[in-house]
Amino acid sequence: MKEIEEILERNKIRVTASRLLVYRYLYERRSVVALSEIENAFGRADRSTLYRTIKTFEENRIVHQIDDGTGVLKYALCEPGCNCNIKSDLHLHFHCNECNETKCLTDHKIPPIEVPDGFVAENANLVIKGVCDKCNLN
Amino acid sequence: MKEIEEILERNKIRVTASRLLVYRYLYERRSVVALSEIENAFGRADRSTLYRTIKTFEENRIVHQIDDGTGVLKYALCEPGCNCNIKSDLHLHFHCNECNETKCLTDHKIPPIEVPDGFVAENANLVIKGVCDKCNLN
DNA sequence: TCAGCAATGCAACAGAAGTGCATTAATTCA
DNA sequence: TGAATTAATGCACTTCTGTTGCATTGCTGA
Ligand SMILES: [Mn+2]
Ligand SMILES: [Mn+2]
Ligand SMILES: [Zn+2]
Ligand SMILES: [Zn+2]
Repeated sequence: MKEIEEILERNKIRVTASRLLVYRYLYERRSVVALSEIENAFGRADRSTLYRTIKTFEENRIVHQIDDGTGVLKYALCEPGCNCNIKSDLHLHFHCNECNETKCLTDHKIPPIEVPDGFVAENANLVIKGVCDKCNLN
Repeated sequence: MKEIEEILERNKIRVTASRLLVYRYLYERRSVVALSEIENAFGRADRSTLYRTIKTFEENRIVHQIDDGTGVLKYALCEPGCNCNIKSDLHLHFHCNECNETKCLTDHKIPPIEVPDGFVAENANLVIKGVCDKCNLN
C-alpha cells in the first residue's frame, strides 16, 4: 500500500482512499477489468468516483483502456515501461470465449500492418478471441 | 432493385419493403454504417424494425458487424465471397480520425498472429486508426 | 487560518442495444 | 378461395454504459 502511494505520487496523482483501493484492485486482479467490476468490488463507493478515478489513471498513463469487442470498455494497469500511446508499443489483447476474461499480451506487439495507398495508420487495436491458457487445461 | 430482391431470395430472406431499402442504403453508402445512420436515412421507419432487419442480414451472412472502437456497432455488406466467420477471411477495418468514417479493407487480411503457449486463437478483430485516402488529399 | 482548488456523492441524462406484445402482412394448405 | 399459421412491423419500454452538473466535503499552501 505504501508502494501504491509512491506510484501515485510519482505520477503526480493526489493520493486518496479510493485511488489507493482502485489501484490495488487492478493490481491484484492482474487482468483487464470493466468499470462495473470495480463497482461490484466496492459496494460502498460511488460509481462516478470510480469512473473519474479510472479516468485520472488513464490521463496520467498508469492505466490503459481496452476495447475487447464485448461492448464494454475495460481497463488495465500499464506494465512498467508501457507507452500505450506510442504506436510501436501497442500490444495485443486476448479475449477468452470460455471465461470471458481479457488479458493484455504485453509482449506481443501488433505487427506492422500494411494499409492501401493514401491511407496513413496512426494507431491500431488488435483483439484475438479464442480460448485462454487456463481454460485450455480443462 | 430487382437485383436486390434476387440477392435476398438467394439468401432465403423474405423480401419486404424495409429490407430492400436498407440493403440499397448499405449498398449505396459503400461504407460502414451505424444503426443510427440508417435510422436517420429513413425518418419514417421504426428503429426496431431497422434493428431487426440488420440482425436478419447478419444471421444470413450478407452483412457483417464491425466494432471500430467508437463505441457504436457498425455494419457493412459482405463483399461477394466474404466468409466473415471463417478465420482466414478476416479483413481489417480502417477508422479515419478526420472524417470518422470506417472502411472495410476487404483485401487486407489480418496476418497470422502468434499467441502464447496454451492460448488458442479462433478469431480476430483488427482496427487501424489514422487518416483515410480522401482526407489525405486536403 | 482560511481562501481556493480538488475530490466526492448524488442525481440525472443521453445513447445504444435489446425485448414484449399487440397489430398487420404474407404464406401455406385444406 | 379462404381460414389457419407464421412472419414482420410498430410502439413502448427496459437495461446498461458512459458521462456530466452541481452541491458538499476535504485538502493544501500562502
Ligand atoms: Mn493491455
Ligand atoms: Mn468489413
Ligand atoms: Zn479463459
Ligand atoms: Zn477520412
